[in-house]
Amino acid sequence: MTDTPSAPRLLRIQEVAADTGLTARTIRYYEELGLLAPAARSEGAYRLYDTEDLERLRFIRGLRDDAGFALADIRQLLEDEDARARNRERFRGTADEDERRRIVRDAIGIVDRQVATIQAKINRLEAMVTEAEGRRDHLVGHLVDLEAGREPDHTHTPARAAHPGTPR
Amino acid sequence: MTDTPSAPRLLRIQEVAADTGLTARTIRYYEELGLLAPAARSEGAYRLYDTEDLERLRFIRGLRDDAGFALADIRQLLEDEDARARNRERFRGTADEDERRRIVRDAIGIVDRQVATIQAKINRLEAMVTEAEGRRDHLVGHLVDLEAGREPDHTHTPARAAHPGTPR
DNA sequence: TCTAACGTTTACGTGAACGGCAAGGTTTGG
DNA sequence: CCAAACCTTGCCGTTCACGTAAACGTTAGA
Repeated sequence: MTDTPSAPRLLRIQEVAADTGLTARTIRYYEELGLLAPAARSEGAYRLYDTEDLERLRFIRGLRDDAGFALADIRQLLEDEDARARNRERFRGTADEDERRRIVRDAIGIVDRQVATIQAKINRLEAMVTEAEGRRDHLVGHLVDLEAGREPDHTHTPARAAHPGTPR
Repeated sequence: MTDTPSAPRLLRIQEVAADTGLTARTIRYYEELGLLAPAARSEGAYRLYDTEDLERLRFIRGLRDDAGFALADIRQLLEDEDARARNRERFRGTADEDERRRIVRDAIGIVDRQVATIQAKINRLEAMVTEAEGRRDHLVGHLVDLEAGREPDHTHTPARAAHPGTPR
């Protein structure tokens, strides 16, 4: 029995880059901004990442690409990396049940705030869709006028036809 | 009755800026990128905007701020400004009913594609929410373990609670 | 042990999206 | 007709989010 309890297999920066679709430079840059720190460093100062880091990087990428958040916003969303590291260590470092519960509850709160932020963005986008559909209706109204052979009624079509309910 | 059929009241760039929440510099920059062109120019080359331009600028701002699209993407979304100008002129310039119908139909197609693009972004964001809720469930699972006084089952919680639908 | 492949820090370069200023022309009220 | 306020076209500066190259140390395998 010479093996450690579990060998989490730490990855070096290029492997992480390949796995996440980011570049090594980008990952280092994110560290510089305080978005994440590698789980460990090798003897010779190589950055070493665990699977939790991988998840985090993928999450960051989603926030950047899909949600279009600025890195500064993402930093806010992820809360301070120091706090995360502290929590990790606190969790590993205590056997106190109450303390552990508190830490996990905090983590849940953070996730909830993340969801709320993304949800807010979804709401704004849905408002845009609604608006665009309004412009669509406007155009459809014009088309109906043309089909009827009437004059386009240049003075603003005032909320024309019924709206078949929210499509999609 | 000395008034022209309708006096659309054209605005100069600063008024437009105030109305849209953009700066004059930004509006000129957008024109430089081909996102929009003023409806007209004054005798002395002042840019003059109509209400359609206002709507367009507000839409651009929404795409930029709310959706987080890059201006290059927005340009794609709005189709080429030249095409828009051509259509405008074609519409004003023809009395042919068929032609007008075709133009309006094209415009509707463009709006539909805009909606589809935004909807795609909404879908990606909802996937992120689903994912975040997964992480939440994971944490809640830990919490339940702690509440039960058991060991956290360090070897990866294997898909704990019910999971509605296919993520990803 | 040696070296090819990979990593480190440091630093300058780049494209996107504007900000800001200069030098001059335009509009409009008095 | 004249000045204040607004506009024009350059053009250089700045921030963000990295790219890229230099000079050097580390790791793993033959």
